[in-house]
Amino acid sequence: MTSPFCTEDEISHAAVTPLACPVCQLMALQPAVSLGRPIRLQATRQRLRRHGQLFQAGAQFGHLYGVHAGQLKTCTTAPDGRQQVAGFHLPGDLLGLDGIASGTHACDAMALEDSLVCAVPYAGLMDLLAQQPEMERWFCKVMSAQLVRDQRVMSWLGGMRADARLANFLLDMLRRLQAHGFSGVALVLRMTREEIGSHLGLKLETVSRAFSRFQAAGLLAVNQRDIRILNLDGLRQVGGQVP
Amino acid sequence: MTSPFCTEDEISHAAVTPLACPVCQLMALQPAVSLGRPIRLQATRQRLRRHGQLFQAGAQFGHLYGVHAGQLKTCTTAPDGRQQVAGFHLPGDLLGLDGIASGTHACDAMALEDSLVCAVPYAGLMDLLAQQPEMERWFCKVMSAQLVRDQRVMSWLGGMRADARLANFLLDMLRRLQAHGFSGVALVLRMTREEIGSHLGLKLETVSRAFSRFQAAGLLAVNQRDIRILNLDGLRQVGGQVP
DNA sequence: CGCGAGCTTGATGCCGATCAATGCATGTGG
DNA sequence: CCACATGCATTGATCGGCATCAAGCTCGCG
Repeated sequence: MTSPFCTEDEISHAAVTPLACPVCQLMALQPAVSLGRPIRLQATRQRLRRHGQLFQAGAQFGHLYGVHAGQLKTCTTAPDGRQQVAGFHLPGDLLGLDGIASGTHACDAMALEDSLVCAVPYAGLMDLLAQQPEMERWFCKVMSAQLVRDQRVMSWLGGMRADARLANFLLDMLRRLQAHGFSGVALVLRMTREEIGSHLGLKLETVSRAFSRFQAAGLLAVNQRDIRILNLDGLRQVGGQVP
Repeated sequence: MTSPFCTEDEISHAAVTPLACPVCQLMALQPAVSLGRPIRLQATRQRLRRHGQLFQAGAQFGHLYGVHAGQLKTCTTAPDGRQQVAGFHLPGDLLGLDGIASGTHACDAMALEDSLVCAVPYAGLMDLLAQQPEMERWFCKVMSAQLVRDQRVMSWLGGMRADARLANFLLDMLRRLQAHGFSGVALVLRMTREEIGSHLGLKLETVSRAFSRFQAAGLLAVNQRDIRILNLDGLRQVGGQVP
């Protein structure tokens, strides 16, 4: 069931579900489907320490990365040097898709905590997709899902105030974590207030104040990076507030 | 050279370059590459009047659309009903990619002016891609390029003030139009101030004031929707301003 | 012509940025 | 073990940019 390339040792994590990594899923499915001339994906797993860099903007693109365990962030760098967190990536996410367009990575990827990723060569993946219509469809869906996710974030940035942005961010994280077997009422943020703020177009002080307001309103119990949801409907209501 | 499905009549447009529509490019390339068993794409062209709707959020996804002539916008609708312009689409752009993920369109698409689009069935396209590695790579690049574009817009919304957002928006439009043979120093906006504002996370009054400031600074000559660039470097400078 | 959609400009207020100080947890070396 | 440094979070005071409300203005069109 599990792939020989991605074992679950080395990194201890609260709940690493089997095949959380999309690369592993891909490779597990592969022998079952490829009946003609099987292509072996030369995937390798890679260990990352906290703050370790997976790839860098401008570097040559050659691999996609599946998050097996841990969490990462991707950061875009504007021409003037300002950095911004483009997204956070949980187990099961596929990283590096933005490098396909130009052949060089368009953002930096850095681990928020000790993490385990699976690297799959893009050329080999393309060859495999060409042979496997099922996987071709799967891959296009993954890219499309990323587009939809980005549109959601754009709607936060474009039309919501601080509290609503943070509420939606938390609800989004909850949903994604829950999809991988984590609790639906508690979460441990692996990123700083500053990183959250950078992602949401806010300053860290504003994020902190929003957390305090949520706690005062009885929506959350906040203890540093440990968050417990006390009033989910209330949080949803804040997330849907119009100016 | 040109495809039988997408002729250039019906819509008169300043400069419709041959094969501006990606669907047409696709179909023109097809016979040259597909030597084994050719798959014929059942593409159809579709005429859209100003404010005509191409597809609607929630509607079943089945086709991708290449913009042959004219301009369109896509709008996301938040759960609370607020609408936001997700993007503007020029000749040569491919629309509907966000529907692949879930099988239903994630946004509305509406024509800003009389337009001509080419609809290609997604299932047929997938079949074709499976046979044509070149086209598979091309399609993945198109999706990735859209991801990179969205990341750029996110960086505008998250980290820039009104003037910088508008400057970057104009520079982006110029670049895209120039890539299709239009002038690099003048452009005619097909969208209202309100639509620009919605896309940039600003109110229409703020967009209007920014235009006025640009004109006062000698960067632009603004006449309603006719924009002429007077100082490109100055505009770039505004686009890179830090708070 | 008169209507209306879209654009411009002004006055005012609020939200979030900014500057600044403090608190709190972790880690490190004496 | 303590003293100290460091990174991160919280809270307060103040300021500025953009939203908001409101009033004309322009232009296209029936």
